[in-house]
Amino acid sequence: MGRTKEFDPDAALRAAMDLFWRQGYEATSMQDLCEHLGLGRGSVYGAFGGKRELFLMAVRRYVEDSRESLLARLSTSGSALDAVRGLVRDYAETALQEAGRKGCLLTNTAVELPADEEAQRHVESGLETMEVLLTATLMRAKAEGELSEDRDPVVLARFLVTLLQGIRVVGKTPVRQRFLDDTVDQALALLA
Amino acid sequence: MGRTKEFDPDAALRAAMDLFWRQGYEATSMQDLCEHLGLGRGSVYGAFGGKRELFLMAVRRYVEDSRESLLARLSTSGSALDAVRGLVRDYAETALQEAGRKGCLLTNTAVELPADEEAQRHVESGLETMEVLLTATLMRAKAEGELSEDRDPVVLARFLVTLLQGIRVVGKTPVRQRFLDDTVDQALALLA
DNA sequence: CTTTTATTGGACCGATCGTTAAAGAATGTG
DNA sequence: CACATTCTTTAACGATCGGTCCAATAAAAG
Repeated sequence: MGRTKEFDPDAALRAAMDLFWRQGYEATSMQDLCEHLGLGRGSVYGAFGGKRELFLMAVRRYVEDSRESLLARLSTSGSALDAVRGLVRDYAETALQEAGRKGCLLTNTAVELPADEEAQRHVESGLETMEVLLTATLMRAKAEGELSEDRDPVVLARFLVTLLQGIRVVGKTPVRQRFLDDTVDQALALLA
Repeated sequence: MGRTKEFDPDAALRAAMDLFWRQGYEATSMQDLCEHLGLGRGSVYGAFGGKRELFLMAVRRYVEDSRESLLARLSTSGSALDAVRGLVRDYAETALQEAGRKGCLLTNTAVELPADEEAQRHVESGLETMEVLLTATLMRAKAEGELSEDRDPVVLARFLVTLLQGIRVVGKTPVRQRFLDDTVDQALALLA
């Protein structure tokens, strides 16, 4: 019953995610969002509730997307340790390109909205996902003898998550070109 | 000639720095600032120009303050490597306390205003300062035989700056308690 | 068909944004 | 003293903020 939606809520959410990702929460207005989604205000409020609700849904969607892409990247048939190495390198490489300015939506949210408990729960969920997937991959590396017996995959995974956050920050600054290659070199030294 | 200022511009700038640090740029209004500084709007605009100008001055001040405090911390008479280790530990420890929510003004600015070239120049200046001071200290450690000959102080310094940015990000999230100790452990393993 | 329900686009709301203007108060100069 | 200059205070500006309301529209239900 009732009139059918003329837009794809899923695509709209992804577009909103992109805009929040690029501009941040405070710097993105409902007018920005409506124009970028190609929707009237009524449609946006009707489908998503309001700015904050839309933002939270966008972050949640980001966490889910990230989990999928990370899972795919780490589930290689080859060397587990190489997969982790590749991930670190890709983070730095992405940061060096134009996408570096966007950074990571989790990083951005952690920094911009530290007092928003709901937003931080989503950030927590995203970082934990990274921790879990990295830990599993490092355990696989250890089982295959790529990582020495005395290394703790959990400790290493948490370290890597923190470092990746740093890479996303530095990737937004003018020092990125100078810093990130060296950062990756040192990090890879820890993955041997 | 003319009426004398009734407030200390230096103290006011520091108060503004605190507020921007805690709340971010967009989330801090001129009204917030006026109340927090105990000044009328006219005084603030007369002394600092406007919101953006005040913010940029605050960031510059932060860079200067950081340089002084970092220099003092690394200029120990004892072990150079211990000084660096203590710095990393202190970063994590600070992040675990209430101050962790504020994070680092450079980190916050890098993330929130990546498109503001002037702000990013100040961030660049701050990160370069960290790089230089850390490099010098690591060179001292190398000269004193605390660091093996094949280690590059510059590479290591840049890695540490990136990692410290990551610590400031993670320190703003609910995972801080679980992640930061392990992060520090791994980082210290690289300083041996 | 009519009725009901839901979506749409845009006018509109009060609140707040950063900024400016102007009048009064305090200081230095002649 | 008068005068020029600077700072303080406050009212007010236009613009924009997030959010609401509503008439028009479209589709499902009877």
